[in-house]
Amino acid sequence: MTSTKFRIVIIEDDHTLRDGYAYLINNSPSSVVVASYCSFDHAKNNLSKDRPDVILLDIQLPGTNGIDALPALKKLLPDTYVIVLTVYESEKTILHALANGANGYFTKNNPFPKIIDAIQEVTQGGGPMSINVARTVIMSFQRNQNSPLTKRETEVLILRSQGKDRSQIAEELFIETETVKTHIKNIYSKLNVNSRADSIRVARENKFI
Amino acid sequence: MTSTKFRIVIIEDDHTLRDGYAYLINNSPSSVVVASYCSFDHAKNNLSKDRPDVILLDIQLPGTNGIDALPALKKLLPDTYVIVLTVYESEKTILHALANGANGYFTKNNPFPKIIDAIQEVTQGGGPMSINVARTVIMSFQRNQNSPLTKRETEVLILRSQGKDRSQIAEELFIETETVKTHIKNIYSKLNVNSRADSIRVARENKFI
DNA sequence: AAATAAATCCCCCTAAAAGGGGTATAATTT
DNA sequence: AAATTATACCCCTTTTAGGGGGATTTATTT
Repeated sequence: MTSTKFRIVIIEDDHTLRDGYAYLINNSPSSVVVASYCSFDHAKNNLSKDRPDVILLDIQLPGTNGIDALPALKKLLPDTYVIVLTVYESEKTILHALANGANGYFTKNNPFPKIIDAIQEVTQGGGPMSINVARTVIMSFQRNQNSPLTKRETEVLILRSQGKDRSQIAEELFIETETVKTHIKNIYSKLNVNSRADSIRVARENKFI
Repeated sequence: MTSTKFRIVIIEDDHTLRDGYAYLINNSPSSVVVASYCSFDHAKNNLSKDRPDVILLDIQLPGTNGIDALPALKKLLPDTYVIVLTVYESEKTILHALANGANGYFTKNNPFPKIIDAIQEVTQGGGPMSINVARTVIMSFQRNQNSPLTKRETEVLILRSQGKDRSQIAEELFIETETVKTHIKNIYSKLNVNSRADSIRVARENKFI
């Protein structure tokens, strides 16, 4: 009979980690490592014939890094799930990876055997994440409680960040365009900026909006 | 000696579920239910004396719903973790809850005993989520692959969504402002809109940006 | 009761931006 | 060969943005 094991490809430049994951996966009943590569550049020409169900991808790779490899992987193998395995846990890296198509994200300090569960989970359409990643992701949705902006100013700036102009904002908030203007002036003063783009940037960077 | 168990409050209008969770929690070694309420409106005046470490919150509640209760809860008890427990798994509801300060999010079809792990996890600063929620959250970061916009148009629209004007965009992309204008015209035409705000709205709704 | 903060509204001004209409060329990709 | 993409320019009018100024009302807090 044909094996129904999940086909796994590992792209990771650290030999020890690569062998560790491979050992674990090959000793699990549900998965088998069909190939390992030390960089995306080495992997890309073989992936089509490897036909992986799941790719374990490191971020810090020689040549093309994992973040940049993701869109290419997704284009090459649209139905393959990609789980990122990395030491990076900065919000920027995590969100970037997810935006680029990562289906799961684990930091390497995560208990090793969890990767087996993660493979199961991702093939069932889940989005496996380690605890600290989940925290980062959740925190990325949350606003800063110490915003200098008032409730109304925050509302105005959010509408502004949706590309709306003064009159559209005025209409939506049932106030005059002149009032909107005043709010904007106060926002600029509080954020120490003097343009729409800067106000949105500063507010986003600080999660005021 | 003083108990070090985590103090849990349940806000849930379904008696059966409430009792089920309470039973599980009270039989775990690490947590104890200090109070249960059938609505946020009933809960709010008692929460200060309940001093919960974790609140399990339903979304569909009589009176103030869970989404709206979240900011109020966070204001009242800034150091209390809130785990949302609900049948709602629409992207909108989930992201709304997270934006409003939820520290975890579980749908009720999740294995019941997982809530004990979730309480542990959230108190350790994690962001526990059920599989389908994690999937939704991860998907919320991902772009639609079927965008009608070209790469360049997408770039332009993203910069636009950052509040940048034509000249700022031109500078950033090393092209002329007139070229930016052409891209914008083509974007409008493809998205069938004729304003900045509408183009950003449509593109976001469809995850083109 | 007084002070502060927040939200509302109005005036002036100028430069820039937005949006709609065209057209055109070089490079890619199909 | 044909289509797509990215680039750039022209015309035009209306609107917006940002900087100045000042004022009123309503909450909230002290």
